Amino acid sequence: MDVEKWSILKESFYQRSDVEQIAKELLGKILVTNFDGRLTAGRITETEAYSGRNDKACHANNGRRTARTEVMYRSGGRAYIYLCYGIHHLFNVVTNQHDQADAVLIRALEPLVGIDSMMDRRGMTKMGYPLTAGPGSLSQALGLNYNMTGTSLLEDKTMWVAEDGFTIEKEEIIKTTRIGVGYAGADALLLRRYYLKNSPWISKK
DNA sequence: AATTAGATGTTCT
DNA sequence: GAACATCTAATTA
Repeated sequence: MDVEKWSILKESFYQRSDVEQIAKELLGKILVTNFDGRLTAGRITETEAYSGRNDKACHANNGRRTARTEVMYRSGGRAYIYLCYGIHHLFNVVTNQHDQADAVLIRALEPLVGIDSMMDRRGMTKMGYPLTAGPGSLSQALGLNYNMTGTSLLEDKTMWVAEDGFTIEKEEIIKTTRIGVGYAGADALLLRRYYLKNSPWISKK
């Protein structure tokens, strides 16, 4: 892995208005974190798109503003990390322009760099898919915590997304329903989850 | 192999 | 006080 050759994604990537397109394009990109001297990175294999408009599954649906969702209204290129079920820290990328509350949840990735650190953080002694397959798992492996919500992804300091020229064919992308959003009624049926067909590093069985 | 249940704590009603 | 963008271990079959 030649970390030096990766290039960080810029504002122009995040601040577009089509969150479904961005979620799709994030597949194959690399999520990198660097906390207290431990560099960890993984290739994104599964994402979900959440839109601030007409999507009941989104925390910021139709202008819903709370202390928690405020980050989603900021301009694209920041992290939205929140605590789920009191245990898991779920990592999202905020997209779109200021006041357009869209985000992409990163659900799974294939570990590339710092696997020993990831296993250490997860308390695992044996390598296996549970390391980073699933939104709560990958956040723990990369050391992401909900108190880091709002952090900019536009500087390569603590957390960012990079690309290395790896490409994904259209046929490799499965598009289906999102996980755990039954409370959203009809919007639970929207096809806004994307994952790589041939990757074992995905959240479902 | 498949399903269930417990853990855990912030957020919002 | 209920709900919650989950994970794991234990239980059932």
